[in-house]
Amino acid sequence: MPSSVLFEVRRQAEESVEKLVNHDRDHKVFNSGDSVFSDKDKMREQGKRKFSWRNETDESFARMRKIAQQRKSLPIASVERRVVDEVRKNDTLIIVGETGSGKTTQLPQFLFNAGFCRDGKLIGVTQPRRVAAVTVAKRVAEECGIELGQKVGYSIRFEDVTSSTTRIKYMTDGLLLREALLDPRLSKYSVIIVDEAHERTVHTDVLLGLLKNVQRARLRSPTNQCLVDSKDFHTSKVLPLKLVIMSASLDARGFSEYLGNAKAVHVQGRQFPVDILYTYSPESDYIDAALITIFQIHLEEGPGDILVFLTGQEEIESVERLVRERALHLSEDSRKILTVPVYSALPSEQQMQVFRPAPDGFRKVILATNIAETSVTIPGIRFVIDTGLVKARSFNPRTGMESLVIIPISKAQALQRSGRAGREVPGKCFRLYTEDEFGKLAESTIPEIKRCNLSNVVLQLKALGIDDVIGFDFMDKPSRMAVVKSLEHLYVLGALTVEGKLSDPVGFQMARLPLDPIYAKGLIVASKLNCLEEMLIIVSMLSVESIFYSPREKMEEARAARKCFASQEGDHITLLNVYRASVESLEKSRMGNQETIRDKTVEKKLNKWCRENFINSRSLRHAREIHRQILGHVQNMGLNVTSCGQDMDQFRRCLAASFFLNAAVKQPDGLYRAMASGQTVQIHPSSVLFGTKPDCIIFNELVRTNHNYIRNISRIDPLWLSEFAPHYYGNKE
DNA sequence: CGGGAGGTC
Repeated sequence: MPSSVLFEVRRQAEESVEKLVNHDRDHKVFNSGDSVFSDKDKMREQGKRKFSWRNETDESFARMRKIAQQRKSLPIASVERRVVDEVRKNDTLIIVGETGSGKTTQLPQFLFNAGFCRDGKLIGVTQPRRVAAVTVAKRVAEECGIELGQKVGYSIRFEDVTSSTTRIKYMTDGLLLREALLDPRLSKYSVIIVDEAHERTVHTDVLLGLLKNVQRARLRSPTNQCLVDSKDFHTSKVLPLKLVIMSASLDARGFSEYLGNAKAVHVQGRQFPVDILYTYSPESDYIDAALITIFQIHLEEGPGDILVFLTGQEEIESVERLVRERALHLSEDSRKILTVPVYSALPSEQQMQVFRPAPDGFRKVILATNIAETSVTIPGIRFVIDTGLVKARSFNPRTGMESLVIIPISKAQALQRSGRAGREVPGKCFRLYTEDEFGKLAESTIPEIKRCNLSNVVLQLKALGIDDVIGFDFMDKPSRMAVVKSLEHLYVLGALTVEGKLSDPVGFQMARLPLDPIYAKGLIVASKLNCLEEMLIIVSMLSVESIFYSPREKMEEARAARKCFASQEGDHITLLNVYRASVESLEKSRMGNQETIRDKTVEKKLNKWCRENFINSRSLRHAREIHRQILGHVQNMGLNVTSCGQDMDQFRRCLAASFFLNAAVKQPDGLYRAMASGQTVQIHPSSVLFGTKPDCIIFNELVRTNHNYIRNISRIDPLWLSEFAPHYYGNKE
């Protein structure tokens, strides 16, 4: 076994890309400071804050000046005029902006100041993640010296901080897609900026195709609306839609070709240099190589924290143990090493540990999944150890089977990972693979749309009036088989007619519900079988990450806690019990006073209840939010929210009627056969039915790990299948 | 006997 890993050094190559050179640097083009103060003036005119005004202004004046200075120093500030000109001249523009260029916060302000919000039109900026939409909006509102929700606001699921005065609106890309269902021409927007387009999330990809269509439609008929009132004419006329695609990747060609050879400009970033180190020879055991490298850095390099990219929770836990063990062999002085794990399933309090600086003299070693690649930015990182691997979801459209496999990352991902070392100071990235191996990596990650279940996407496109889904102009087309399978799936669920049109009312109702189509259908079925109240809870609980929290060191306690909720009938009723128990505990803690759900002390009590019962409080909170939102939807649709009371057989009949596509029957060998695909599957160990062998079950998840597992399972009577889905299972009796 | 990361009017 090697005692050290040898690395060769490469300076990160500077790619040759057309750059937006700054010719304006000597000119005073920067004028957004004016707008900052004019907002202040307005506030004064309106006579707001009469008494505290003076004091506050002194403070905020200094802060404003500091903000204005920071803004001026951003790389994009020096090219404001040129970027704005390019947006004026081109209906579609691609901006390749490196990390730290300031594109996300500045461009919308530039465009606002240049008059792109005339006639009350909005600039929409989409982000793949909620936190990004919120934090960027907050920052921009502060830069403008206004209250969030006024000129600058954000809108994400469950949270809309905008008003009629909002002109710059940050939002998640998924939310804009939902908006398009209500207003297919997105007529209130003059500009839409799609940020982080290089991440190529499903939502981004669908949105890009949609925006192309909207742009064309708006050009064809700028004012095709029938207007009675001439006053409305000016406020609702539809102008061409300006589209700005912002990407961090250096390869803008793909976007440009897709968007009709759109012009691409490059805006410099502000990152510290990162030395790239490759191993001299391939490492067969990346865990061991990572361990050795951690200690090599710890003993040989200067101060600075280490970020290690690993593939999953289990791996992180074992590396954590190994680092602690090996640290014991170090001299007392060099033992000062602190490991901190980060992965999404970790409770948020523990996730927060990564942001805490290490105690004096300690070096922090962060062991992270891909969460640290984009979602969580950790300060203080100077060294990155990149295993070159990632656990990725893959989906087999033929069988409907999802699986998680460890695969090599792409070059773009390797670049993104190494960049995590150069945010505050020059850094180093230790790649646990050779330069030759790096050369063989794919240029970029396969877009998610090519490796996921498309049922939802297809339903959304149909609802947007796009009938030819197979011919839809995706930047990267998913396989024909994947689309056809989704069309079939939606047809069997009753969302589509034989002609492939959205069915009325079922298809329309399903498309309106922000849920997996099979869950949306479940609600409609349940409303007819008098257990919509129960089904609402179940689809909310099934829509979130695992509700149960079972840390390795307290596995027995967690198991005991779960037993309190367990139903012999299966996981669905177990989830129902958990939800209802949580509501009961909430009501108890609220008893006697008029506190609202949002009250902090009630929230704390719920968290305490979660801790005691080994429930993931983040997941439960999420489920409660979904429940509230979907309840609103089904009420608006006029569905009856009735309960089956104690009649759990009725509820299981409803589960069978809803999820008949996911039925499985026991084989003589004790394994199960999934009836739709004929695959052999087994009950996942996390199911309450694990160890029992009911003859017939329905399930909600099909995942391949070491085995083909099914999860979230309930026992059903096989006769119910032919009763509720005769068209699928036939009348066997 | 086991869970990459996002996200939805």
